[in-house]
Amino acid sequence: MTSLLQAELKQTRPFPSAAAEALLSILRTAAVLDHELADALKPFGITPTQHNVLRILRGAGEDGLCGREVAERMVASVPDVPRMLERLEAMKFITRERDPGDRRHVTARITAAGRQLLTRVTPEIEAVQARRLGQLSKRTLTNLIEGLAAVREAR
Amino acid sequence: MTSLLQAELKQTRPFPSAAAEALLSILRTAAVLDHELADALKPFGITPTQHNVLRILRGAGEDGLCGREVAERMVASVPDVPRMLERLEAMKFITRERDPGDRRHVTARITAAGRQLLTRVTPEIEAVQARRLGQLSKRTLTNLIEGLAAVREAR
DNA sequence: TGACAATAAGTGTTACAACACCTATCATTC
DNA sequence: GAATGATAGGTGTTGTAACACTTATTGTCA
Repeated sequence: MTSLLQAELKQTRPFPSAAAEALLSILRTAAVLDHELADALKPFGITPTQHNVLRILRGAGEDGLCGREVAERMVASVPDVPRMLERLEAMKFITRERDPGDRRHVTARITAAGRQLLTRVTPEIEAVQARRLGQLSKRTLTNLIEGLAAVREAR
Repeated sequence: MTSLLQAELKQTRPFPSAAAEALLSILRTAAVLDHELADALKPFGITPTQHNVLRILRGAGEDGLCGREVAERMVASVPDVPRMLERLEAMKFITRERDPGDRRHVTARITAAGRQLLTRVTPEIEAVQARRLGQLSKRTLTNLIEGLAAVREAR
């Protein structure tokens, strides 16, 4: 039997193991999804990474978060938080303020414009989500979530 | 019940749907794996993308492949194949030759040095694979592979 | 309290990703 | 067989990722 992924990548040889196929499946699927999300966000002038930051800051509310806390909550690690926040500030989607209590910290907060952007963007993201994952059964989704969690936990 | 991913990303609110959680799970897991693979490859001076190209060209053998064919086989799409191949050629891991039959095509082939690099790199990649996926049951791996294939096929 | 470690942010630099546009070569058709 | 369109590469430019290094501020403890 020939796997779907094998045909997709036009591989001539079968995968040496299920683990190898699962590894590539995860990377390939994420690449497809990330690309679609980027396309959906492009009309709004932001990247998936920036969208992720805005959602994190919306979740934090009025208290905001410092750069390190934002980094901890990101889906994919960002090795240059200051400049990433700087760009979002330039776009007026967040504000940055030095924390008077601990002047090492810079607290970032989402602005009204940022919240508004998220409101407009959300349906587009949900459309991608519905198209790609909407037809999967509850059972399949649970299996995916648990399997992927096991991969992330493994050490 | 609080999901693992929710705790991982320090989210205060639960996911609105299983589909939303699965989507983020895929992206998050791929980011973790990609980061580990990049770390494993760093001592050898290549990126996961470059490693992917070398494996593709090794699979193609002496016939080699043209740029478009390489792009079709990549796990993640690369929007700048010429310069990517140019870099690998500069590192002496591949050769490029204009096809005499159709002078539009440039055939890329892996070199002995490229094959040698793959041989040295493979154990490191397999170590990541074994660590992250080695403990999963056959059943879990199959579920993952099938679930992810369903996501990629959905339209 | 004064030195030193730890933490958070910022900066400088390099390489790569992404996009749009341009060039060369070949197939097709009238 | 000249014009047209399609296909494969290449180039120019901009922005961002990645990494190492520096600065500023705070905590700790001899």
